[in-house]
Amino acid sequence: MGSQQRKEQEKEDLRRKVITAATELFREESYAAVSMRKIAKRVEYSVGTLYLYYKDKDELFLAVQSAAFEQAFTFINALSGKDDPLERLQELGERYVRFGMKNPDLYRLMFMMEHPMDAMEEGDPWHSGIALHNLLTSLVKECVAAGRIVAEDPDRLSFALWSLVHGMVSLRISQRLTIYNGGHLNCPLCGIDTDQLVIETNEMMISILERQKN
Amino acid sequence: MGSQQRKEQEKEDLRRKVITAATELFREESYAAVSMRKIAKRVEYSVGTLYLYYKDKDELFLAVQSAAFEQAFTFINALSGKDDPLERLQELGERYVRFGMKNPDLYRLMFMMEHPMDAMEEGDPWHSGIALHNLLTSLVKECVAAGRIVAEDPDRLSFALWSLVHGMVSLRISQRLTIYNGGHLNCPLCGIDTDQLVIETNEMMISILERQKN
DNA sequence: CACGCTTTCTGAACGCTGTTCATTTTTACA
DNA sequence: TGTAAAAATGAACAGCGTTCAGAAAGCGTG
Repeated sequence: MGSQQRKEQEKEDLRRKVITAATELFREESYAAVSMRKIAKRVEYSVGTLYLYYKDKDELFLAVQSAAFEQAFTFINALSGKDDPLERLQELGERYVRFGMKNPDLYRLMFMMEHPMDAMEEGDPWHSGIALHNLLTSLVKECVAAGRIVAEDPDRLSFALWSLVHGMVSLRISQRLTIYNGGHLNCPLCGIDTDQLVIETNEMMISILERQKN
Repeated sequence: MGSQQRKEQEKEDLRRKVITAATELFREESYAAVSMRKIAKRVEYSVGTLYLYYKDKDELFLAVQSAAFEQAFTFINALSGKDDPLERLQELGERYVRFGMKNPDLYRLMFMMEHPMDAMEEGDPWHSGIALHNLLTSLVKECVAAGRIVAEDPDRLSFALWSLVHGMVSLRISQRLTIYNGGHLNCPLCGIDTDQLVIETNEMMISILERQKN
């Protein structure tokens, strides 16, 4: 019957509105500042209603995470059509770190907060995250196939590269790279713009892989 | 006068007791579960008293962070006296990731939470953290000097290695490596013990550096 | 010892959080 | 139009970080 259908549609609408509102709040304010009450106020429902659509905050945040992964995938996947797979690999890393540093609080939600993970039972929310991972591994394997790099274990190398870019982004986001700007340290990197450091270090690691011959 | 001295001593005692209690709580419960009230209860003072010794929670957590850095430095610095600096570099990475994975909530506090960083004005709390960083860079430079690796920019390489191990630990701690165990992915790494993956990937990266010739 | 002054400590109170649930409002169909 | 079902509400609860008026303790002096 039609009314049934319409109700389903309305339910889906609200779910989408909630995710959109939460995502906006993540961008406007910090992760810590996003509360159930603020989300409810923005979608103009009472806070109790949110609990009719999501079991708890973790489940809601997991849905936001899922949407964030889609955005990240769209942004990162927009690679130029360069012939050289190694150049595309470098580009992939660069787009990854750029996304993270432009959307620090979404990145926190995706990769750094522990709580939303408890709510995940089936891999669905990570669908686009998995797609990102596959993008990386297949690109690494393409580089190996093309003879641009050597890798005994391309899957482990992919994990290492993910860890590298994630490590740089998360240290940057968590303000830990301020040690390079506070006068505590005495090294050539001091005073450098940390965003630039992250991007350059990605390039450096690619060229290390390139120069590796067995 | 002596009483003045004794009072200073008592103040210092309480400060130490607070840090110890908070550190214990971090080990026993999760980061999120450590509250000012719980710390106060454990040191048998009222919650208001804590605010006579620390401006706010951030400042208290910064002191805990500082103590955690000392512990980390002591643990990680206990390297075997192997002759080969590259072996010691691999060992350094391994001890780093082991410390992080054994003390996940302290590690969160040290490297992943953003708030305590706001309270830091002078680099003092990061003293042992800086020492760790120096340990890494000097070891990398020793490897270069010994001809075990080549590195155009040892400081950037040090940053990359830090990012790599931090990236692996933080992904592990935040449960993001469960994608390798949930059947979402289809790759040779699936089903692997993630702690082992982290340690082996550290070894792999060292051997990549070793094999790199220009 | 007693007094007053200073330092230390307390815990109720405030506004926030996530979450629940009895109550009310809205919807849908006979 | 009436009524049963579905949806939405918001006060209430416990816990959070933080504050602050008042209680308690410490201490030098008369």
